[in-house]
Parts: sequence; structure tokens; C-alpha cells
Amino acid sequence: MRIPRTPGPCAPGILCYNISMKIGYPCINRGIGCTANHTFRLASYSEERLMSTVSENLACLKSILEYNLEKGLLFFRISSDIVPFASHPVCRFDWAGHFKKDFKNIGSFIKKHKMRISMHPDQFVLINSPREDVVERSIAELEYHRTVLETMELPRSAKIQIHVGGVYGDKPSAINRFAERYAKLSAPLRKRLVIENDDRLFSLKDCLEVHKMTGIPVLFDAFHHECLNNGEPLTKAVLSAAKTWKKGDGCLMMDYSSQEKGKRAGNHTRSIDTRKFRKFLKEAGSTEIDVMLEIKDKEKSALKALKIIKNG
DNA sequence: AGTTGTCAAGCTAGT
DNA sequence: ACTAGCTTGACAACT
Repeated sequence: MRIPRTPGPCAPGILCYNISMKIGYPCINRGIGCTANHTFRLASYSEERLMSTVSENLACLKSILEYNLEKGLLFFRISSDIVPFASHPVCRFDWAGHFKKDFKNIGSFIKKHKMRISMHPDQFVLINSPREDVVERSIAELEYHRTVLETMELPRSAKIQIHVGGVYGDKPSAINRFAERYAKLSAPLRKRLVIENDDRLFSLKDCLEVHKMTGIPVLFDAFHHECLNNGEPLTKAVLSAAKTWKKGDGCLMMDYSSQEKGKRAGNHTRSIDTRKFRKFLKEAGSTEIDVMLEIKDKEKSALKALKIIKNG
């Protein structure tokens, strides 16, 4: 079925979607022959190794963004490995100062072409952990992500997405701890941090509660919501998450994926299921959103999604 | 050159 | 008490 395009807001009851929607994919481009997430073993750390790796990563990131621009993919997630070991005590190198020009150059390109950027630190970033050392390392890692986006001089609509964290046997306390720790983060970090509903522990409803306590925007993951929800239909869920994004945050960021058939629940599909994506667009697409396709074949599926949006 | 075990970081659920 | 899985790539040691 063809989805008609209408510019601007959609009239109630009319099937349409927002044409300002940006489509993207995370971290890796499988076609262009370079990657922006080279790393190395901690044991082989040296300043020289770090410098050459970061230099290579930045050059590739620029190439990926140029490819994306050419194809009309205006949303991208930058890999946390862009600067390996940046928050590890072993790294005392002023990488942000040393590569300032390169970061700034990439940032200018992003801004010039109105691209949207996110970053997604790994699962061990847990600001609600009962363990002080875990919290300390998590904050250092978050500050590293903030520094990347700041060195690129990107606006606060470039976001860092994390999950609420662990439950530790007591969800209300875990949520309270998140709120307390969030309040103590540096202001420039708080400006960029958003939480994402996960597929096992913290549902959209939980995240909205955290938002109520802290004001933190909620990034909505449609696939996680399929795995864990409180009965909210998709359209309603998207709207409730969108409301948590204030002026300056930009429009709601979403993660989208679908189930790989025959694999355990929560496993991301290899390639986009265009039928499901059309259904998703019908239900969510009239809200102002940017959509990150967490699909294993990366830009290939993102291009298919873009085609559907352009041509129905 | 190709293969395979392992990698900074944590939590949860299952044995 | 211990470990696989999360989700995944790619480094690096070994054939």
C-alpha cells in the first residue's frame, strides 16, 4: 500500500507521515571499505598507536558522512570506539586538543547539511549502580562522549543515549538512584543525555517515570517496546515519548528494528522487513521523528527505508 | 592467508 | 558459586 506524502502536520485521520523525518544507521558502513571504529588491545596501548587509530577513524567518519549525504541518509550514530580507551586511566593524551581541527571540520560538515547525530555508550555505563567505582567509570565514559560532540561543536540536539541501568533487586530504588545521580552530572552532560527503554528491565512507562523525576528526554526504541511494554499501542507510545523532548533537544529520536526469524526474542533482523516498516510508518510516521535502523546490514536497509519514505 | 580465541568496563537469569 | 548471553566487531595470536 502506498503511503501518501503530505507536507507539514498531518490532519487527523489522514494516512501520512512527516517528510522531515531523517533516517540513519549505527556506527558502521558495510560498503565503502573503511571503518571508523578501529581499536586495539589495551596491552598494545601507546600514544602513537592511539594517534594513528583516531586519525584513521576520523578520516573514515568523514567518508561515511559524505556517503550518507550523497544518499540522503541524514542520521548517524558515531561509534564509541572513535577514540579507543578515551576514558581509561591509561589514556592521558589530550586527543581533543590534538585533533581539534578534524573534529571541528566534521562538525561543520554535519551542521552544514543539517545531519542528526547520536552516540550510544556500551552496556557497562550504569549511573544507577550501587557500586561507586562503576558509577565513577560510567561518568568518565559519558564525559568522553560529551567531549566528542562538544569538540565537533554540535548543538545539544546531538544526543548520548543510555539505558536506565540495572534493577539490583529493587526497581523503585534503582530509579531513585538514577534520578539522584543524574542530578549530580555536569550541566553540559545533562544537556545531551537521553534514556532509552530497554527490552528486559525498564519499559517506556518506567522511562517516562524517570523523565517525570528528572526532565530527561526519552528516546523510544520501537523494537524494545515490542519485547517489553505495558499495553500501549505504538502511536500512543511514540507521542508520549515525543513530549519529553524540549526545544533545543530536537525532535524525538527513535531506534527501529524487527525480530530475526528463528532467533531468540530481541535478536535484530539481518535485513529490513519492508512490510513491517510500512506498518510502522503508518502508526508512527506522522509524529516528528528521526529513525535509527538497528539492522545488521546497516546502510543497505537504511536506503530501502528511505526509498519507502520517498516513494511509498 | 585464513582461522579462531579473546577483548576495559556489568548485570541478569539460569544452572 | 559460576557462567552464558546481551550484541557484535575486529584485534591479534596462532595455524
